Amino acid sequence: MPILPREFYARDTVTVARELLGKVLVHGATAGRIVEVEAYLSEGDLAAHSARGITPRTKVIFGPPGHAYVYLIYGMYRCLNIVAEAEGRAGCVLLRALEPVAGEDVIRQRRRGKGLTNGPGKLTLALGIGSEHYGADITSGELRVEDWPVEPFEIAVSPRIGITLSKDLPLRFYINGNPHVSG
DNA sequence: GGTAGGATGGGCT
DNA sequence: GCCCATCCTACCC
Repeated sequence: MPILPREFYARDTVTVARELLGKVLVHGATAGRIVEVEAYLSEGDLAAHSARGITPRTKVIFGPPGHAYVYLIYGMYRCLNIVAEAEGRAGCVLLRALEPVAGEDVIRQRRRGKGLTNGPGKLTLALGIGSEHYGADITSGELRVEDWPVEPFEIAVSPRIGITLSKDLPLRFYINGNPHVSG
C-alpha cells in the first residue's frame, strides 16, 4: 500500500491530525488503523511539549515533518507522535488508538491487561515502538504510515485527555463509533 | 458499575 | 524536588 509522502505532513497540525484518521500505522509484521489522535499546536497550546521551546527532547518537533516524536511518560510508557508543519515550526499529532489490522497474534503476545491498542501507551507496546524510534523518518523504512482502503466514517471531536493546561481546546479527533477508541 | 492509588524515571525549575 | 499527553490492579458498591 502507498506510503504517505512528506508533503502530507507539511500542513497545519489539525488538518494532518484529522486526515491521519483511517490511515494505517505499520511496523514490521504488525499494523493498526489509526482511529484516535490528538493535535498539539505550535501556538497558543500550553499543553504541547514544544510550548517551552527547543530542548534535547523537543527538537524533533521543530524539525522536518513526517518524523516520529517518541517520549517516555510516567516512567513506564512510550507515546508516539508524528511531526507536522513545515520545518522550523512546532506541531505534532499524538496517536491515541489503533484498530489492529495485521499481526494480531504478535500483538497479543506483547500486551497484558485489557485492550490491545486502545491507548497511547498500549499501542506502542503492541507495535513494538520504543525510544529507538525517536526521530525516525516515517515516510520510509520499518515504521511508516500507509494509505489503505477504508470505509467512509464520521469524525468526532472532543477536548484532549489527561492534560491540565489548555484542556478545553477541541483537539482530540476520533472515528465516531469505532470500538477501538480509548476511554 | 465505579474509583483510588501505585509503579517508575526523564525532564525541567 | 516536582511534574507528568498512562496503565493496571484492587477494592467497593
